[in-house]
Amino acid sequence: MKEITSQQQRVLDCIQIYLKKTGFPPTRADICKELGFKSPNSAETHLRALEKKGFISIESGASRGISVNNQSNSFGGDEYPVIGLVAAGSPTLAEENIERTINCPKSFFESGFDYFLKVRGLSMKDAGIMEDDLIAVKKTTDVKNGDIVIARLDDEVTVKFFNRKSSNIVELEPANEDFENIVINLESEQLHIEGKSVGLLRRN
Amino acid sequence: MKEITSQQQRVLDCIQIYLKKTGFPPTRADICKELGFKSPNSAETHLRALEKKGFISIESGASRGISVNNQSNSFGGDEYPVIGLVAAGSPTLAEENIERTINCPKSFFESGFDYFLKVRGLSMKDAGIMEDDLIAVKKTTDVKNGDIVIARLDDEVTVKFFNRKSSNIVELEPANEDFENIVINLESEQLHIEGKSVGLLRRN
DNA sequence: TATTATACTGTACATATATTCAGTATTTTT
DNA sequence: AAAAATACTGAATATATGTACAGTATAATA
Repeated sequence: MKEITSQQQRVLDCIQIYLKKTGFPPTRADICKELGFKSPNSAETHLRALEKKGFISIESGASRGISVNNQSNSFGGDEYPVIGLVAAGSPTLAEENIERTINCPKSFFESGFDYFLKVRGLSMKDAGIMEDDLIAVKKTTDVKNGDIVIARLDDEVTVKFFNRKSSNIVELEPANEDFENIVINLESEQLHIEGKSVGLLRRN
Repeated sequence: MKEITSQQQRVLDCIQIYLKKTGFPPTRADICKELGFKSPNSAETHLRALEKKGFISIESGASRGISVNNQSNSFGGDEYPVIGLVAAGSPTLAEENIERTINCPKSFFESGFDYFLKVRGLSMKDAGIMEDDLIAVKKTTDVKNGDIVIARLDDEVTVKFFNRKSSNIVELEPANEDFENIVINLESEQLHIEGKSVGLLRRN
């Protein structure tokens, strides 16, 4: 795989974005439109260069006959944001909180999920949740006792076991004896359930 | 999503197989060729029916402008086998050992991997590896001290920390105080390194 | 210094392709 | 029993699209 030039990279990116958006590859004209070229031959020559260097394959004669040769294909699934568990503030999907995105199928975790939350601290270590692990979070307020929930108290976000003791007493239980239960009286304190954990991803 | 007929299913399958094989959708003529129709209108009417029922979208006027509307898309990545960690026997990729497969991109774990290993027992619990977790295993014998390795002693397969003490002494260390280190003298015992852990997947 | 690769515009054209229209026949739904 | 959906063949056509040809210009390589 030879070196790619910056313009060729733009064309390659354009193809991949187009593919993700529409489900099929662009025509020469589409590429021109996206990148501002005025002649279809501009796209053509870039495509031939990309083919020569092994980045794509072109089926001769076929319209939209472009296929991207990336083994490490990041397409076919969806991009899910990775959100850092900051000490204060809700794990919103605002751009400034998104560390990066991970591509994986929507159905990767059985019940579906909305984002990854990067874990800080070891308060859930006995549940096998370690620092820097990525928890797959499904946004929901429908949680049962024993669920691992992402909860917000004031502006503090934590990951804990959920345990409703009575109609207005909820306990958030860590999985680490060095930490203590958080008891919340719903009458006097506000508890926001951001979602619950439906899975975990760790990359060594 | 209305009910699909068997012929429509054949057409839908044809589109997906074609997409996986070539990287772009088929034309009406391609579908006819694959399924033995003699008129492009046969494909056309099936496509319109599939569109009406919500299985696909068709970009009007665009050649090959078909996109498949499956959320739980199993295409675009690769199928990786999930192998049960049986007490005896090597975790081979023989069919009888494959519990199921998981679709995810090749590059999902940074250095690439070869299969998932389903964990039995809690010998690595302090490393955040719990029962039924799926370890992403990269087949390699190139392991360093501190790596989590999949090792085989006789016919016993275990997951442990790797620690080479000297040129012919290797220790396999659990991450659970209830378990003890396994010390292996390479001169008298055989140790097979099947691979190492490059990640972990847990589904609640 | 000559050559090749890169990076375009602009025109032209054969053909690949979507799509419509005209039929036929069977099955399902109303 | 009528209407609609399914499941095709076959022909025709407008247009979407790949691709070749003719230029221009700059940067990298031999």
